[in-house]
Amino acid sequence: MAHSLDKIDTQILAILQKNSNRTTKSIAEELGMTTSPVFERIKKLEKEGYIKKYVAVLDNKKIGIKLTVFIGITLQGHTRSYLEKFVTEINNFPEIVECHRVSGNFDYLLKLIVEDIEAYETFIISKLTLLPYLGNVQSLITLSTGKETNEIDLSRI
Amino acid sequence: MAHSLDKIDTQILAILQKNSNRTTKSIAEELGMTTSPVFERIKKLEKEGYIKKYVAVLDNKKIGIKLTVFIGITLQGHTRSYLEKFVTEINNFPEIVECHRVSGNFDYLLKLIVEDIEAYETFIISKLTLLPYLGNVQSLITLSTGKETNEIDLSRI
DNA sequence: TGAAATAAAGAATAATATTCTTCATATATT
DNA sequence: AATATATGAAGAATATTATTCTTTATTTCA
Repeated sequence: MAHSLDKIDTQILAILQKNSNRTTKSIAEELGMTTSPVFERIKKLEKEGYIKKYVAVLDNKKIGIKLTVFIGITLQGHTRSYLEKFVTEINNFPEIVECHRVSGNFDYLLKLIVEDIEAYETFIISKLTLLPYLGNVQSLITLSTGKETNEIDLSRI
Repeated sequence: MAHSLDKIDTQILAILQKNSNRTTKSIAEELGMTTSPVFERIKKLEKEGYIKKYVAVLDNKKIGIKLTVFIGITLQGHTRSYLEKFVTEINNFPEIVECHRVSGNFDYLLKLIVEDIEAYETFIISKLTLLPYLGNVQSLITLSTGKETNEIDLSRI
């Protein structure tokens, strides 16, 4: 059967989701262990899929990608094939970084990141509105972002 | 003055935001260079803040954090101190992974990640609704997620 | 044209990851 | 209870990789 995570595992995950450049030695010291068991645990967490990947987090604004927009969308047709087609199309747009099917006032909530308002308008006109079965579309333009992280709270697992 | 990014820099960033565990050697080979200039460029990108950090991306569901909720919020008071206080409070909740001030039908859009619906209800009752000046609150419960990434499109920079 | 700065290469070194063997502890089985 | 089996950690040895340093070519600018 599958093993659940023990305290040490969640501590390692908590450390690595904050900073994956930590050496096994420094993690081991923090946990009062030697490097080999820490190393083996990390490899296990990777192999079993608890850790999906390691990535560099970029400063979007500094790079010139300054605008984040959330877009709530309803579709006119709700058959399975419509939904699948829509999701497939959406996932192919590099501007879209998130696509969630939701319950509530919309069918989908998208998160989009682009250079500026012009690029956003271009996306809407030349990509989004060309999708079939599109119903209501409501945009929330981000003015400022107070918090934006991937870190999940492992303290009570 | 500040340097802008050349083609090689953006290629390096594109590689590292996909997989930050790549060795400088493998990146250098892909770009047809040797390790030292690649290494120096990476250090420069880190030092100048284009790369903010390196993190492990975890599989939330596997760890037992299965529910993502987006919450649109309006506040009753719009003075500067209200907003700042609200943002500060929100940022201290570990369940909240994103907090954006937006224009449109809401003042703020929050992204929340918790174990399950019960944990969500607990959050609403014991944390969110205790905040002062809270106006309208609308939740979008995520049913499924088609795409969820941090990768920004560097192809046309 | 010449001097200074920039970027790359290649070699040398230091640090770290990774593997392997051994030991201790816990768990299960009879 | 006694023995076998599995699990996890330690420590040393090795392989890889990161990092530094020196040299050279190329570009930039006065």
